[in-house]
Formats: sequence, structure tokens, C-alpha cells
Amino acid sequence: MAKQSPSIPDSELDVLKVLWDRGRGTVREVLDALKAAGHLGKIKGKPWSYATVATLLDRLEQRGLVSSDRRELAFVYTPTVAEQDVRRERIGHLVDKLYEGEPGLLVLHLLQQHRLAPEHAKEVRALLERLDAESEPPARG
Amino acid sequence: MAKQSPSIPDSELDVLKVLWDRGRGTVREVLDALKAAGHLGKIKGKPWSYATVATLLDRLEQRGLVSSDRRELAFVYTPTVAEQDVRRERIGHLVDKLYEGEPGLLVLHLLQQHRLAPEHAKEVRALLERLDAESEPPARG
DNA sequence: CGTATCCTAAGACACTTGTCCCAGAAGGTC
DNA sequence: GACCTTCTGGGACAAGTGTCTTAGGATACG
Repeated sequence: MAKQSPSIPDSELDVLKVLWDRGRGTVREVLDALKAAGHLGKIKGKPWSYATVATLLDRLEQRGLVSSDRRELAFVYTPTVAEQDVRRERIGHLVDKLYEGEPGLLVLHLLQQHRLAPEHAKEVRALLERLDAESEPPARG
Repeated sequence: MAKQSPSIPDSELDVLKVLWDRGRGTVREVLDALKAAGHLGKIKGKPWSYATVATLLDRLEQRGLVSSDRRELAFVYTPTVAEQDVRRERIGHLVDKLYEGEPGLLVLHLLQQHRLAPEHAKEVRALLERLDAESEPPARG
């Protein structure tokens, strides 16, 4: 056993997101959800075919990221990883690749180059203070 | 101008980073730098061969991300994109794919799940206050 | 000149990704 | 039972990536 998460491809991620949003779904349901959301393939620039979604779900299952369960006619797929985890993995990768493993640098860049919604900025400040207080030694004299 | 960068592959990024660090370099220099840094291929898990680095530099040139200039014996490669830009592109992608286009959410996640070095935390707080002050009406009284 | 070096060019090759077609099986309908 | 409809299964195939081999040109050195 080596590594089963060679970074999920974008297309599979799109499928996975639908499952995260809905909890579970069949090929057809995922396809419809994507269409409803106006999703388009990155190469052909048009909505995926049923087969494409099926393949993607299949590959996700091979990666162990979703599990399938046959009910009635169709397989129902359920994610076995949390969005959290995938996000964490992606961030980790990005930070390692482009920010020398320093999440702080990424944060700085985000703040400098991407204007965030004010409510997020507020939350960020609050969170930061909380963390600050925690990590600080109880300044005991 | 649309997008000529269908996301740089990781391997090419590794090469590009060396060029960013050193300003420029030949195949051999990049190779040596990577070896010195203990870099290993992701599939074979061993240091790249000269040819691999050459291929990667070549592909980078095809993408228009580095330019080559023959001096003496060897080609010298120089990056034509700034690390900044690549970082921005990557972040944008990540934010779009996993954070509904909200950089603020990413920041929040980073702060919650990745402990950052205290000096970065400090900088972040400072930066945030500055931004805050700027965007706020100069409530001077 | 002959040989050891180092460089480039060209391409090979396996695996991954993006995308889809088609032949059947399973179930419903009259 | 003959027919749809919807699913699954099993490829297929072009591009993109990761990695290397091989052949050959230029340089350097005795």
C-alpha cells in the first residue's frame, strides 16, 4: 500500500461535490445536478454525457472516495471522504508546492491579493485573536 | 488574452521554482539544485535524470513560462512568469473548486486547521488591521 | 587525432485524465 | 412476448504527465 490519494482530478472533484451537497446520488442524479448547475466539460465545453459521469463515479470508487450501494435499479453513490479532508489535502499540497510549507505565507498572500468579504475579514480577526490567546503562555509572572 | 496555462503540472513547477530561486539556470544546474535539495520523482521516487529535467524545461518553454538563451555550451533558461502569478492562478483555482470562489473561506480554514508560525500570525493581524482601516470611512472625530 | 565530456534532439512508453460509444441486462407496459 | 427505458459493463481513444533512452553534435585534453 502506498498512497491512494494522488490528488483527485478536477473532473472527479466536480462529481464529488455534488455528492457532498446532496449526501448521495445515482449517476443520473449527479448528471442532472451538474446540468442544472450549468456545469460544462473542460475540453469539449459542453455538458457531460451519462457515460462520463458514470466513469468518474467509478474512478472515485476505485480511489475509495465514494462507495456504491445498489438499490432498486441503480447504484447509489455515497462519499466516504469529507469535503474537509479533500480541502485539507489540497491546501497542504499547495502550501508545500508554492509556499514553502508555510500556511502563514498563503494567508498573507490571500489577504494581500484577494479582497475578502468584510464578514470574512471580521471572522478572521476574531479567530486569530482566539488562537493568539490560546497559544500564548499565560503570561504568569 | 485568455489562458495559455492549463495549470502547470507539479513536476514542471518544481523546475520552475529552481529558476525562480536562482534567477536562471541550465539543465545541469537545475538538476544539481534539485538533487541538492533532495528532490525525488513522484513515481519512481528517485532523483530525476538529466533528460527528465531537459524535457520539463522544454515543456515549460512551450508553455511560454521560461525562455532559453544559448550561451557557451548550454542553453540558459530564465523564467518569464513571476512566482506571484503562478501562485495567484493556483489559489484562484483552488478557491473556485473548493471554496465557492470565496477566498475568505480559505483563509478561515487555513487559520483553523493549519497552525501558522507566530510571526506570520502577527503579520496577518497587522495586515488585517491595515486593510480594515483603509476600507473603513475615516471616522475621525 | 582519439577519447572522455557535456549538451541537444527526438522519441519512446506507461499511466492518468477527459470524454464517450455500444452491447446487454433488468424492469415496466400492453 | 415484443418493446421501451434505464442501468451497468467494458471498452475506446486522444491528450496530458512522468520518466527515460538513444543518437549525435560540440568541447576539452593529451
